[in-house]
Amino acid sequence: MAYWLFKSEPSTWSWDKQKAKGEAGEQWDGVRNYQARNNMRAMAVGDKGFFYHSQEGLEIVGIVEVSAPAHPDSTTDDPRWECVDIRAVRDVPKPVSLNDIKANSVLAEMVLVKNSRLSVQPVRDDEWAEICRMGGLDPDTI
DNA sequence: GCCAACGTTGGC
DNA sequence: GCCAACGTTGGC
Repeated sequence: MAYWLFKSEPSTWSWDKQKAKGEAGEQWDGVRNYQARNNMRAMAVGDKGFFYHSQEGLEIVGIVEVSAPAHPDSTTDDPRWECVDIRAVRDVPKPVSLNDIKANSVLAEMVLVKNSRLSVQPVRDDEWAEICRMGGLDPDTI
């Protein structure tokens, strides 16, 4: 299984809104960046991801799961843009802030630190486990 | 609100 | 194919 990070401004699409979609989930639409799209194309159903609040909050607040593979983005007629569906799995008990991430040497190579503008990012296994622990979750039970 | 970093566009 | 100009993102 692969791990990812989804970034969203809470004023546009918040963790609360994502959770309100429940098991059905929602398409991660609006991505107009090739790298981010390619990351979504590489996803498999069941892959897990972090849900990060940019602009406000600046912290990882939730765990999501890919519920549908990449498909055309219904918010545009442009065939270049695709997206996956994701659903909320659980809250992160202790949200992990960008400051916490930057302060942890294990996470120094994270895309979130190296290329903060990429909205859909891959997360390495060791990074995933470290952030789960920081957030009060056991990586083996997620 | 500012500005650095990055991606995209378009003229040549 | 290069690169300047421009637009957008996101941390501060």
